[in-house]
Amino acid sequence: MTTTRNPDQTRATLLDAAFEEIFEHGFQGMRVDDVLARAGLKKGAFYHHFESKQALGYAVLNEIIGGFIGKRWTEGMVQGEDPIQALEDVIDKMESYAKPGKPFCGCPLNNVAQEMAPLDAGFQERIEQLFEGWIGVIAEAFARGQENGTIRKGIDPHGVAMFVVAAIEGCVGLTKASQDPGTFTRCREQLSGYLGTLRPNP
Amino acid sequence: MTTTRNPDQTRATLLDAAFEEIFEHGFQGMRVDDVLARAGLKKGAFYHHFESKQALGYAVLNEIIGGFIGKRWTEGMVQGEDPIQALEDVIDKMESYAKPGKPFCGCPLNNVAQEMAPLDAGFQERIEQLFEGWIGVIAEAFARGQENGTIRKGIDPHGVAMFVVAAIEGCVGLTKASQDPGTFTRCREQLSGYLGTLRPNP
DNA sequence: CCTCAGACAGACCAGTTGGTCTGTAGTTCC
DNA sequence: GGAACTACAGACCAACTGGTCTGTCTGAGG
Repeated sequence: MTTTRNPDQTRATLLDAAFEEIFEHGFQGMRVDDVLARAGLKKGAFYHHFESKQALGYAVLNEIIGGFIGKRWTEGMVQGEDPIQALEDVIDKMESYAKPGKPFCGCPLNNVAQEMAPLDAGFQERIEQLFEGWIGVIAEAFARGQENGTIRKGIDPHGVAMFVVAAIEGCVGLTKASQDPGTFTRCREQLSGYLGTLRPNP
Repeated sequence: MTTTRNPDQTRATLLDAAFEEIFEHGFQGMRVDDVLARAGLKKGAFYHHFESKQALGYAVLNEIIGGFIGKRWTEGMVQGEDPIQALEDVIDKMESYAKPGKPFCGCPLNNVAQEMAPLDAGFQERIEQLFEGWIGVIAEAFARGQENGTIRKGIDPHGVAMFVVAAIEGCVGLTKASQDPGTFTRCREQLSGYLGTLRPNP
């Protein structure tokens, strides 16, 4: 057989290529032609699967980025009894986001958020949902921690979860700004210190 | 006698217009024509004062953004004896960054940082310096606080200052993502809680 | 006054970009 | 096995974008 057709695979290839281009250059900086070149496809394929560049952006946000966040954080935060340990474990994995030899591009979700949230209501809506979901699973873990005694009773789980997400994104963002992995290590040390203050008083 | 010429003023007008456009659309999203329209000037003026779009971006970063950070934070952090109170005061002023009726665009420095740091070494270099300066004045304030008893001895001033900047940018970033000023209020509450942990143990 | 360099206006250009359109080869269904 | 539909290839286009260039007016210095 010649090259067997596989529309689902083609669409997935386009999404993956688009994700990488958006991750590196931002949504506005992403060029349709570059996505096509990376995917090894042509305009025909692109506009067969996606209505527009904007539609592709939405799809990347929903399917790739949303899927990743959902998988890593939703699964990660239900591990074990101790929410702080679960957080630390998931954050551990973030250290490997940097691709050797390439500039550190930060967090895909936050990148799109900071670029597009004020510019495009469609992006903003989905971004907000993704953050809320992310914060939600952490908040729930904190609430469970308050039950099993790993987290101090006095804190507001959702408020603290929001701040934790903000702090994580801040640390990643500073690392991206400095382009130095050491920045993340140093920031993360302080973040761990803060997380320690969430434990019950001895 | 007619419209008196004033090259310095013209340049400043261009910088201000460019700052606004970059603030709203990002550097890549900023269009030279839009800057000109906002400034009420033409191509001739632009390329007389600036070599390129990139050169304008550098100038905005150095002069407008760097100038603002330097003024607000360097001056703010030497006020009074208590660094935490000084921080709270400067953060208070940030609540007014939102322009009524317009989408909330976050922090100009962080916007450019997240967009351009991995893409352009010239931007990255200056961004890093601005962050380091910002972190520096906070770290120095913490160190003074350790002397005068307002800050706990055990902390690493520079490490904590870095985390504080990260946390602030994280809170602003989440607010931008949600496009809801209430997000900043809630995040900021937790940030204040964290800052409280930096005080000496009673 | 009279240069002459500086400070712009504004027409113009070449390359880029998102998007369209026609053609054609697989696929499926009967 | 032949419609009919799907999944692309790839040429093409109009709009946009950063940047250039020439001309003109201003104002400072001689």
